[in-house]
Amino acid sequence: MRLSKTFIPTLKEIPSDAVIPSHQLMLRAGLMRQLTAGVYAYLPLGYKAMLKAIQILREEMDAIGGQEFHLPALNPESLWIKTKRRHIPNLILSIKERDLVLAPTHEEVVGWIAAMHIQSYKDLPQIWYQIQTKFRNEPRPRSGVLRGRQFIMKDSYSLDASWEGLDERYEAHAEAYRRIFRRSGLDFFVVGASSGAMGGSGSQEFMVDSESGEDTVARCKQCSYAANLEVATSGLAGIGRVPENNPVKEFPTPNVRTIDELATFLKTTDERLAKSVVYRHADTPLLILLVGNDQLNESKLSAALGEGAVRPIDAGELKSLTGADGGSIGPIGLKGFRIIADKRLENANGLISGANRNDHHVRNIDLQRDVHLDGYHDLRTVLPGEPCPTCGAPLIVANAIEIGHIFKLGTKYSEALNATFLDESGQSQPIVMGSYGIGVERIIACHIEQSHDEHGIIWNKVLAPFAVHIVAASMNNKETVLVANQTYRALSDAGIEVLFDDRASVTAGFKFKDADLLGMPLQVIVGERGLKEKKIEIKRRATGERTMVPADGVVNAVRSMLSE
RNA sequence: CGGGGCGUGGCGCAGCCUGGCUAGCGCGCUUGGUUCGGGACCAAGAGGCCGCGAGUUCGAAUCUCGCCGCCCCGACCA
Repeated sequence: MRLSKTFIPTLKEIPSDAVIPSHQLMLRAGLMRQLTAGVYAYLPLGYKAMLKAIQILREEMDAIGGQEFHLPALNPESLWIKTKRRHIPNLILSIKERDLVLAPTHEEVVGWIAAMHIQSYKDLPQIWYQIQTKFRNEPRPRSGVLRGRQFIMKDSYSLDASWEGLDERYEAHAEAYRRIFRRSGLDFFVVGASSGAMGGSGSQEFMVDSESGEDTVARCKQCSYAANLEVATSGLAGIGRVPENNPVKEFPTPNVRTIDELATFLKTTDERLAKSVVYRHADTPLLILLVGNDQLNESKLSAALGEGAVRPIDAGELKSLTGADGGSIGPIGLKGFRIIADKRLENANGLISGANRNDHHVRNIDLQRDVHLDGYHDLRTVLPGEPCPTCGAPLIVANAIEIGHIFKLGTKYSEALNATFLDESGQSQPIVMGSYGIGVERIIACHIEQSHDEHGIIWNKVLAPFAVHIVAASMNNKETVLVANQTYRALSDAGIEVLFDDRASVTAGFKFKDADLLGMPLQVIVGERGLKEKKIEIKRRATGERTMVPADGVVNAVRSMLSE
């Protein structure tokens, strides 16, 4: 492409709305423009990069037997009512004129097609995928393209006759995803994840380490343990039992509200202080006991409780149910509450907790003896430095960007949509489904986050919109123009994608700055300086290293540099 | 949804507190000329319902109220 005829609006200054590097550079390099919050227009250069990523996705999905679909973005609302997903908060955008919604994902449509046409176990397995625009009612779009209301997803769906089959498809996807991200040149890692409200039995996320990430993950420095903080566990031991076991006893604790205040008041560590957190689950009041200042992890809580909305109880409700305010609540003498406890409290005794009477606590609580517990669950949030559950080394906790997520969905959607097949014994069975997503824009943005400098983007050769950026230093010098044109033709004829800065209106310095900003892997610089010796300069964007090559040897030189 | 910030030619900003004459600067854009290897120079130009609406006032970019939009932090995140 000749830059003089190409629409690549570069920006010298940083747009004030952009905060993170990928967002700034995607705007400055003319890859995209924002239309409204969370919605971006991709300009030719940005779209070209996305097509590169999409090509990799296609190849790797096809390689595991995936078949590409093009599915409707407009869905009847009724389809989503069937799967009970119509009214999930912040999920679906709808249109005003019809009972249609904009699809945020496509389990429903896939299930609908499967219900219609998958009849026998002989029709299974299937892997169906699509690379399309999806919509989400995102409450707060942010970080450029990393979190939008409209985005392009590669989503695939596996259909199987058995859970074993699902495991196979799931593994095939996990492997394909590793290849995809490796080929894209991303430095990524895989974490165990929450399947959240998607339902299902297993889930992993593909993550890129980044301060700008919106997910938080715990990782072990020593071994391969890594998990989203929503599900991460640590090897922290339970607090166990103490020898003396006296009867429970209430005692006054004036003006003590928090665990820290209680610890100070009693001049003790917080180990044997049991914190009470009060929630409602499907309208049942729920008391959750945690060790000391351990932080309740709501994702774990939801997962432990299963179906039904979970929310913190409000102060008024609490007072009327218990007669006390938050900070004075405990398991002893509490009526009408379901009580669960964190695993670290398993069978513990000698505990101190609220007395359900303001300014009073109870000591010597023995969970075995004194409390009717509805079970122990892992409910606490892991903190940095805690021992890895696998090897014991300290865990680190850091932000990350989710670039892919794979789910074992099971039969939740097939049952809701009546997508069944007849098994070998003629029994009707729900199809066992999996779902696997990759954010296309995030591949691009993450690559830029990981590969840029103060001058601009540094594309790798896989995602780069063009492999080579020719700079004709001056368009007023006849020989420069001649050789630059010859070089452009020769590289193009060799099948190399070339962007040729043939603009006569800007100076050489301007072109160099633009070339660094756009960041193609190789810059081929044609100018009088080199041509005096019949030579052309090749600059590697990544290292800045410059090589002089004979004018007629450029194609070979470029080829060999690109094949490194 | 809570908290904070911002909205002024295409982009980045000043002016607003303390109301006043023709709304200013840098970049970009147009025309002409000179330049031509790290975002050139000179000259002449074009381009603004100062986010929208109401109000206060002789007079509003500036003060008041309402609304809209965008960004950041939080909540949320299938």
